[in-house]
Amino acid sequence: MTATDPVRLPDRAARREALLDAADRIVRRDGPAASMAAIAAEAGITKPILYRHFGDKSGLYAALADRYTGRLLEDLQAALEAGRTRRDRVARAVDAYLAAIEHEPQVYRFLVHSDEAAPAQSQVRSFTRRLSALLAVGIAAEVGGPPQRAGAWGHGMVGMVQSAGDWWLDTRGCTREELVGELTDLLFGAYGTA
Amino acid sequence: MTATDPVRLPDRAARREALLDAADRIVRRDGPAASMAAIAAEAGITKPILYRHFGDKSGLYAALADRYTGRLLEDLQAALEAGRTRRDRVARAVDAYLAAIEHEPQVYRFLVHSDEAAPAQSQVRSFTRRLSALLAVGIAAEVGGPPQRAGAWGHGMVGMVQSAGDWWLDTRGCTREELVGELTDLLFGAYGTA
DNA sequence: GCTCTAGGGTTACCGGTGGTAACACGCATC
DNA sequence: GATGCGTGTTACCACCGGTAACCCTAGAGC
Repeated sequence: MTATDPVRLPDRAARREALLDAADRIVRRDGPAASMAAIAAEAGITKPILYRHFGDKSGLYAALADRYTGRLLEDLQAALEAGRTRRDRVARAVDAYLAAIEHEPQVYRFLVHSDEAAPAQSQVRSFTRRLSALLAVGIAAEVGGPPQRAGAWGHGMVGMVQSAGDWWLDTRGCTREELVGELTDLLFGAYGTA
Repeated sequence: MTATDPVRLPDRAARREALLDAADRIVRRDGPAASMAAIAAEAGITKPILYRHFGDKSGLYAALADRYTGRLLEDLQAALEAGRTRRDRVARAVDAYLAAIEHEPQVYRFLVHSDEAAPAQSQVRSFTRRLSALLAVGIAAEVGGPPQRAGAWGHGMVGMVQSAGDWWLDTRGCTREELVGELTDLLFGAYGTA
């Protein structure tokens, strides 16, 4: 048993990655409506082994979300470090987010618009929540203020960009650069002084 | 046939209202996961007559949403008309929204977080979209600017309040007044000058 | 009085979903 | 060679949205 672990465990991990690859393909094709049976079929196997690997649909979704969020969070992190001014950093981060949803809209819809209402307030927090919480920490370190300020602003900013991005994906009423400009303006008080 | 119309049509309308009452009760109890069978059972009838009245699940949802949004939109309208300054109007509107979701969280989750992904971009636009579009018209009339500005700002503002409200409902990390203050500050450029 | 139609209502079903139990093969170990 | 153990399968369950077919009562017309 213990002797086979070094051989079997990598196989299991590779298998898991292959299953996630299949799930990736199906999510890109079907969006958040991807079904377990379709993913299993794409992977060339049947449902029960999917469930053995991920336990639950939300388990598979969480594992897949970890893949995606990793990349996007790296981009956002890079954007936040690249800018010279605070405004520039915000604009770059907004643009990174919009670029991601523009290039992979199905993946984005999966991340943001998946039901995930199964476990009421479980540890499988949605991508939006995690991103918002992360941003809240950054805001707290940046501008200080009472703790509820960072929370409200973090979640508010993420919701703002996400909602506007949603609308933009549907209507394509302007270029990405224009939307980035408008949202950055809004975040920096243009509405109050318009 | 024609003679019975004046008698039967009001009955039909009353029936419809009674069905919506039942749907209302179930949505308050089960949230967005309310099933057609449960609603039919609550109304004391069976599924097919629900379908005869509303055609579709999204039809029932749309009819029910019209009820709720009517009240909320009235409150928002009143808030936008009551304030003296622009900032006061925004604060009142944000507070009206948060008050609504605070008092009827299940109804709110139904309105905002229902799947409604069935018809891709059908006429049954979600409550969020309608509210955002309405706000965009108001912003366009208020501050002018290019058309994409009103769209981006309207959808962005709604998403901001909605997302922050979501977070607030879950964590209750601060009072409603505090959240209104933080969000209003954010919308009026406090982040840029903090 | 009888018939006959039009609704409202029901049962019973369809396809599809997430999820699982029970069984069958292969392969390393004692 | 028997014994597990992991891998995979088939076949099923309960539930969902949605629908077809029937049923049964009330009223119109003769």
